[in-house]
Amino acid sequence: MDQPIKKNNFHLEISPKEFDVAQTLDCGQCFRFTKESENCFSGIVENHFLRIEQTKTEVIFHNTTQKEYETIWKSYFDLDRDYNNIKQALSFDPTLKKAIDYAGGIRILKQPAFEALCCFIISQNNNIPRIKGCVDKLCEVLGTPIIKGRYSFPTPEALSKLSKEDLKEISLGYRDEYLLDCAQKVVSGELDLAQVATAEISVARDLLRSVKGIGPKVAECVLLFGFHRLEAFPIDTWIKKVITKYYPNGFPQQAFAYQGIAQQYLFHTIRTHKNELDG
DNA sequence: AGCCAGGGTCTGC
DNA sequence: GCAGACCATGGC
Repeated sequence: MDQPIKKNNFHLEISPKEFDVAQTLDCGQCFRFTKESENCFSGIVENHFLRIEQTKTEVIFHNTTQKEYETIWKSYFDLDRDYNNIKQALSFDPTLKKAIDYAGGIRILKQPAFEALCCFIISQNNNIPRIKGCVDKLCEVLGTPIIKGRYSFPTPEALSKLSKEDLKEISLGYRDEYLLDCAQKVVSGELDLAQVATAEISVARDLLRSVKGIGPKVAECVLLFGFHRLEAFPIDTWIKKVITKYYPNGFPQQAFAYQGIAQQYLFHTIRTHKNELDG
């Protein structure tokens, strides 16, 4: 491992209302970032390490050039999209408005597709702290070291070569065979991620669900967080509760194009602040 | 200690 | 098409 070259920090002037780093990285859409302190997180994306810090007026990308910000992080954090318009459009609904007031700093990340695919296979019937633990271990055992103690996410090839017994040390439970099926189908080309990326969404859904262990919910998460399909709408146990309580007649159609973002605002709000949506 | 977690598969009607 | 058993593991 080469000694990393010390660079300047890149400062982005932005309010936490528009981009809340803690909410974005700790809302269950991504399992690759660690909270270092109240306003500082660090993590790996592809083969890049990032330490990111928030103040009242700016977000600081540590040891990052402007060019790296422009080519890597701007896209990853979806910072070239105008969320104000989207939030305004979603505010017609009183429950959504409350979720936006509470969690409106969340941005939907553009995560690497294969990573999102694997992470959300692991996520099924599992809780977020343990998912993180499993993903960490997976990277440590099979990934490539990026900086001290931090590893890239394994390639499909690396994963596909394992046996169920090899995966035992990761403690995935019954999900180990699902992960292997996924990696093997990606390597063989039976599941073509480039095709998922461009296919019409119902086709993309069916392609993903050809993997054992990917059902309706996981497919929606992969589409939303790994392929940035903002109309994907994952329904987990928390969102089920939200729908039962606040949307007994169904989720409003007006939200359709951005219902994935709406879903994430609701998910984070109900999970971390149970009564916030009550009126 | 026991319920629950960003669920899915398989079986039996 | 749909309900119910079952699936590993560990957080809380």
